[in-house]
Amino acid sequence: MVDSLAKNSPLSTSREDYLADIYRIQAVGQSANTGEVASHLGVTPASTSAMFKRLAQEGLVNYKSYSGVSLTEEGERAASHIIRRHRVIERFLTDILGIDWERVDEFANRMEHAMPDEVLEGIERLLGDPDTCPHGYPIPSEDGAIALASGQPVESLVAGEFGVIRRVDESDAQLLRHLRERGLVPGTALRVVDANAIDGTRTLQVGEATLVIGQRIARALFVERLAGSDRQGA
Amino acid sequence: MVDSLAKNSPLSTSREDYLADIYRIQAVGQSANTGEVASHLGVTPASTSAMFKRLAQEGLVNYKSYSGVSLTEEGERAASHIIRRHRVIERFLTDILGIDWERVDEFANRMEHAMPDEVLEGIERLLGDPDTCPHGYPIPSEDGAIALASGQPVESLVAGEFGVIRRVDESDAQLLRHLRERGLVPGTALRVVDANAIDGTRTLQVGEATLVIGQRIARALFVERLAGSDRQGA
DNA sequence: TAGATGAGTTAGACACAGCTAAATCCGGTC
DNA sequence: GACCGGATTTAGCTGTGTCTAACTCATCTA
Repeated sequence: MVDSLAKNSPLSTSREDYLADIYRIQAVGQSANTGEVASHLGVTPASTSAMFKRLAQEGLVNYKSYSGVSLTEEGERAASHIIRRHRVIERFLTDILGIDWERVDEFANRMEHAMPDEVLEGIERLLGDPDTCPHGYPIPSEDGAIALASGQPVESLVAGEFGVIRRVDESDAQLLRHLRERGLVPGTALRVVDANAIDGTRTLQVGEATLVIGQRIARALFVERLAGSDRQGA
Repeated sequence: MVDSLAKNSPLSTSREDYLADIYRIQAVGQSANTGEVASHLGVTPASTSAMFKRLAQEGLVNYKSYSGVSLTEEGERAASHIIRRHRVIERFLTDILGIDWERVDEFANRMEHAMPDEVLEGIERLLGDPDTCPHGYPIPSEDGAIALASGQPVESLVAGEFGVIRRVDESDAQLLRHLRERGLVPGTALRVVDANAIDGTRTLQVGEATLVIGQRIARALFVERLAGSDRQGA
């Protein structure tokens, strides 16, 4: 409220980082508390607490001591703008420059704060207004509207079911590399050949190949389930 | 010297701005003194003086009180890297995104600090390793080598001479816009039809069009003089 | 219900990079 | 050789965002 008059002044890089992280946490239904945000951003809880207070004072988050924060309408607008920049940049880096998808998050984190709107618009035009980032997460539109993150974890499929990968967990570069090397990327169709109830491994048919994945990956791959289930092998 | 061990840590945004400005000043043979740098960067002389001291302490410039600075070898390496980023980004913005050339300097100033090397390389590949920025200034190679800024001012041509624009002064967006709107961009051929000794105006033949320019523009357009002079009109 | 525990906050400090105001230096003039 | 004016430097301060260390709160357990 204090400087609602100075609303047009750009947010600091730090503020943008905090808001984007709070947005992402909220998007998966978690509570944006001090420790969570601090560990994502690689700062101490003390710093996070201080920033929460600043953001609250500026009307960007609702903050009650010891209870975490939630984005205000204004905060959400700002955050979705940053997420949008981030995801469009990721697309640009993979689709136009051919950079591996496990590296683009880091690069986008550096570039997203310095990208003028006009440049972002140019890049979007170049890309043909993409709907998602390379990992399958939806890109908010300019007015902040955003599609639901699509898909359900492969973990929830039973043997015989078909699915198409729509999204993968993007929080770990190692994991992303692993998935890419195995062709487990959005758009890929797969069939769950077998789900081992004992150790949680699953056997997938992906094109010609058969692969066995553990629980970690089964939770990181989000698929759209396809109608035709096929139980003849069970 | 102090932290020559920490050489790999990235330079701060501010340091990059100062180094790049010193580089540009040196490139035109001027002396990089406090006032000059301060006015280019929009900071006070006091701030500049403080930064000169820091840069000197880090071995990036030679600094003697009251005598301005010059880049050390290490400082020049860092500066040319930034200039390179700046000019490649400008090319990208004009050639790929179609942004007007009078706006790209400002955008590149914001983006140049946040551009990872891998991304820059990707962009260069996309552009086909351009030699110059959109305004005609040479892009340093990765090892810091840089071509001479080409061309001589139209002011130095006499009536009847032919030239091809190779470079234009890029320091003023208004001027750049003006030049663009008249087609006075690198690659354009022109002939000096007349040079008025009294008021310094010149009449140019550019394609089908004839235009009259004043001294300001005659000094901002750098051309490569072409052999065949044509005095039949004089 | 009273601790214990761990998460969250406050207090106090630091680095960075800017500012203003005051002092100082340098080069040119008389 | 003294002096003047403008450029430069110094001194001291501010705001941002971080840190560590110490304290406080909320909650879970006994």
